Amino acid sequence: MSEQKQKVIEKLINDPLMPLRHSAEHVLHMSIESLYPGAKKVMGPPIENGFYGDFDVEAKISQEDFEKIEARMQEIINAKLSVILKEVSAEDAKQLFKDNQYKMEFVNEFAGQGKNITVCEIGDSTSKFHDVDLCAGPHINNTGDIKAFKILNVAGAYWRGDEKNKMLTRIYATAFDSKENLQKYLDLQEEIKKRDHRKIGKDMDLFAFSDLVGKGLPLFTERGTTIYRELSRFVVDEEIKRGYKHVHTPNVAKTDLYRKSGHYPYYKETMYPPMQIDEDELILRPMTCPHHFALYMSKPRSYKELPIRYAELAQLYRYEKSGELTGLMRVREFCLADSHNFVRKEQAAEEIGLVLDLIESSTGVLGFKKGEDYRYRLSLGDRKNTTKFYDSPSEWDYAENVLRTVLTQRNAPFYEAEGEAAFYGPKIDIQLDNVTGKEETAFTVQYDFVLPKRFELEYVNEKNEMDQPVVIHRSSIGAIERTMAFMIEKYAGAFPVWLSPQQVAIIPIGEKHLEYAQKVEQLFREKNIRVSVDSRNEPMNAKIRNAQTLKVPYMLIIGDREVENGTVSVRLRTEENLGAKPIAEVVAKVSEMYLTKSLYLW
RNA sequence: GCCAAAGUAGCUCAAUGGUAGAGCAGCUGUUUUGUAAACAGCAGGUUGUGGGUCCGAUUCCCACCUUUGGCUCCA
Repeated sequence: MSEQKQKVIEKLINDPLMPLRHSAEHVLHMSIESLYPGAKKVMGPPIENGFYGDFDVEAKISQEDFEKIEARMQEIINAKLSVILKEVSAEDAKQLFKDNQYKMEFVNEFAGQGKNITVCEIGDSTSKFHDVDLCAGPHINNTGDIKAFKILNVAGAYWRGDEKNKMLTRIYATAFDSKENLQKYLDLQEEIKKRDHRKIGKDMDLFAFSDLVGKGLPLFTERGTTIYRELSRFVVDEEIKRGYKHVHTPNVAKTDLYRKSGHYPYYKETMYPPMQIDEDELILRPMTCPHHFALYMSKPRSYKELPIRYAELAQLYRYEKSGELTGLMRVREFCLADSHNFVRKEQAAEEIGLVLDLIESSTGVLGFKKGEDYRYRLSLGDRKNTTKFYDSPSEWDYAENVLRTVLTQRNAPFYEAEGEAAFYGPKIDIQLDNVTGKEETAFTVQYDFVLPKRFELEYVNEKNEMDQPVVIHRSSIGAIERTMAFMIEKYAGAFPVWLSPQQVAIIPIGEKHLEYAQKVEQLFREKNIRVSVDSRNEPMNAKIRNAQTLKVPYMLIIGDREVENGTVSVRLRTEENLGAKPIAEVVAKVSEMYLTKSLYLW
């Protein structure tokens, strides 16, 4: 079992509401079985913030049915049925669940492993509702203790999580020890929805989608493009400072390139289909690696040149399944801050350390904290799965050990995930939580010992012999689109000054202050600060409200007093009123906050 | 792709088997404003698209498209 899964389980075990939710899940399936004859309960664990139940049921269950399902659950709760956990023999279990192939599968599995089989009994044969189910507990003692619950949604889920298996009906719900706590949870969910980058993206006019253009293909407005540009500039400058060579390679290439790299058979399904141009078959590139290899191979290389770090803001095209697209988080065309670092094998560990330095420093600038906002995941191969992973156990052992050692020596907390590696080598993934608490891979560092072989990458070593480099594939701030999504949700649209689409709003109180306002605007423009004068015929309060809604960090109010004294009155989006200040001081302050990428306003 | 749902003006939402209404945004006037919404008028929609049922469909039915929540996937 992976450390991550263990952590999730620990968290659940320590959750005092877990037994309550577990019992509520049994009440849910009792309700389904009594309302839908022939329905078979499959399984259903408590999860963070609630629980779900999987059912094999003929009828379509939809939101309209929630009311009657909840009503039946309430009946079972009101009946105040006892919940008793007991051990049974494998034979008894087989007899109990003989009509349910799913439970039988579990029973046979447990029996085969020599595990004890426990069941829980809710109610008894004399009560109106009675159920015995395969279950390891824990439970509350009486269904009457379920004080508040709510069905949240219904979804499909494959039996045993396999696409090839039958799709079951999964019902998500939650339960609490009081109505107040349930309501608190539901209110919190509403709050979270307000931070959703898709909602903020629309409200703040950052990006849009168009049916005419196609799904998963975001269109960035001027305001959104500003954030995009600042992030791009930042990463390019930061990388060049650290010895990266920024290059540019084409967005299309011959399919043969990906056949050579070995990507093609693995990822054919998620590439755009090929197009025929004259004699050549081309595809939109789904990754940059082979392009950078081709550049590396364009001339002979010496050991003196290494490490060579080819970086690119690379436009990539991946045919993600339609159901997987989500705002800017998962798109079909995106820009990856990509790099391939060609190093001697003995330089690999140091190079990975440098990459992690870059990542930690960049994420710090963005305002993400290690351990809090993101975690390291060491993604390992699987020696047994030679179809997915390149077959060379000793090289896997070596590479995985390099990554593990680097993390350990840095005292960087990490967890290991088996089978999450790339086909060509293990990787360190930087895992970020999105607004709903779901973990996503934001950035990644990969150790590649396979593709150099495929491309016969070489360099001349100090003994004048040919040697093969190792390639570190890495992304510093990931895909710009995804990073933007994370930033939007982290700051709920109130971006740090350097990323704010509009940094300064100048608000003249009346028409007669307009000329002065424009002079002030000019002073900010000279410092490349994104500023605009709200010259609309609106009352001051309306202008403030407008700037406040757009989360403009600085609002500068100009009336008679300011014109007279050569000042501006500074209001921050935090609603702090700093009063009148000399123009030069404000320009200098905003400029400083911008250039230092400060996370503060003043 | 699969399961479930949603789609009405730029945005947030209302209404109806007899071809739709409000607030905000927009435009035009009036007003010239001191730290989160001045007033008035105007304009704005083949109710996602295409079929079907009906005297009549935005409303009922079907298909498709897009979006949302899951599943699977994520180089």
